[in-house]
Amino acid sequence: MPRSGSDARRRLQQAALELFRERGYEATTAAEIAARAGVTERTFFRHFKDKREALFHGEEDFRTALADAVIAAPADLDPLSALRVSFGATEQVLRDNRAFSGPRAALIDQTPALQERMLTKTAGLIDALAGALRRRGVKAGAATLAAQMGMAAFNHAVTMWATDPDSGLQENLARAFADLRGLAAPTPPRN
Amino acid sequence: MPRSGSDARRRLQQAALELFRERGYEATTAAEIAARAGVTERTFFRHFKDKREALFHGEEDFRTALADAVIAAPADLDPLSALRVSFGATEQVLRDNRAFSGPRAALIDQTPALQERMLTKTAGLIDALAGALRRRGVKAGAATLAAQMGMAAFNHAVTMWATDPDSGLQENLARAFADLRGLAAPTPPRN
DNA sequence: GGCATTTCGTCAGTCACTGACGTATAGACA
DNA sequence: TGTCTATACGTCAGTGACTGACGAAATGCC
Repeated sequence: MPRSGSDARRRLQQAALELFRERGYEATTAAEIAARAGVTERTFFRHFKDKREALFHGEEDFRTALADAVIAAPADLDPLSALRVSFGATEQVLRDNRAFSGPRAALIDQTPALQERMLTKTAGLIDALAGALRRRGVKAGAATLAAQMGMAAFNHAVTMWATDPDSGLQENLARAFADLRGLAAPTPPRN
Repeated sequence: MPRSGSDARRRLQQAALELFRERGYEATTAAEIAARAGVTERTFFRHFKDKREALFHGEEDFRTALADAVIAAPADLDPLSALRVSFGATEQVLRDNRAFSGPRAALIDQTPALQERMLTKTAGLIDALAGALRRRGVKAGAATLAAQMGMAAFNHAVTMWATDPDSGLQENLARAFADLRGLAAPTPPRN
């Protein structure tokens, strides 16, 4: 097979992150990103479906890896526990990407258009998790519900983790799922 | 105050929904919507921040109404129960809007760009619910977590409701929150 | 009947994104 | 080593979303 192509993509991603941070997302054009990466605007849109996607790439890998982990989790685990151990298995990946995902997260926080895209990526992840749970025999409705609950707990855990970077993901996941279970079984354990 | 203006907006919303259903979202231009509504493209963008917003308007009312209901809920209710009764109070509004929101939902289902916007609207709703819970004394982290859980249960309830339109929202909410509590307190009630 | 406020039309412009077509490069195969 | 082919890339032209500036028309108040 010819021409690598994938290193042009990497240059484009790098250039996009830099320019977005320097001038802001709205103020930088796709042509500028392409120029810094040494290619044409047309090439930019051949690699990324739209301007936002330059910052969201490789998330599919994370999604499928997570879904596979859920499918491979011990069969005797209840849905939320299966999700929890799968989230826990991603700690190393998350740690390795901190240098890239840190600045990226800060950028997304102050850019509505990027937040919107982030939400659809998260929704896709939830879908994949729900599908994986269904493969474990969980009924459709319960699978979607559990996937959403798990993602909420995961986000909660990552938020607490960011507050105290010296801690581990595992302990924050434990706390997050405990919080979730505490909320679900409050004043009267049974109605 | 001069010129009504708000009826032009209504005509634009109606025209947008019609054209999107006739030709699809991507295939209809903002100029076409404006033409059917008897105004100019420029006027369209004065009423709506972008093309998608023509279908998402009035959601802010729903959001503040829901947040107010959460704040006004009995003080002795735990967070999830407060959310549940607030959701239950919206049944009449949802029923009244069925004629409009039904076709709209079908349209959104087959239009990725509209799904994306829907997700940000839902995220805004979750934020508002979390804020309302904080006013009830719930700590920040638990409030966002509970709001996400509540929204997941609400979506679950509405899905079941759509499956069986003759049923009531209340019973589906009861079932949805029961499902949620069941998932959160599964095999071992305590870790 | 003036006057202020708000909506709307017109015009011109930027930028995200796409299709068509031609070119260059890297590997497969003779 | 010289074709052959698949793939990445450049160029060009075009559509459509969205915005700023300016002027005109409509509405309510005095």
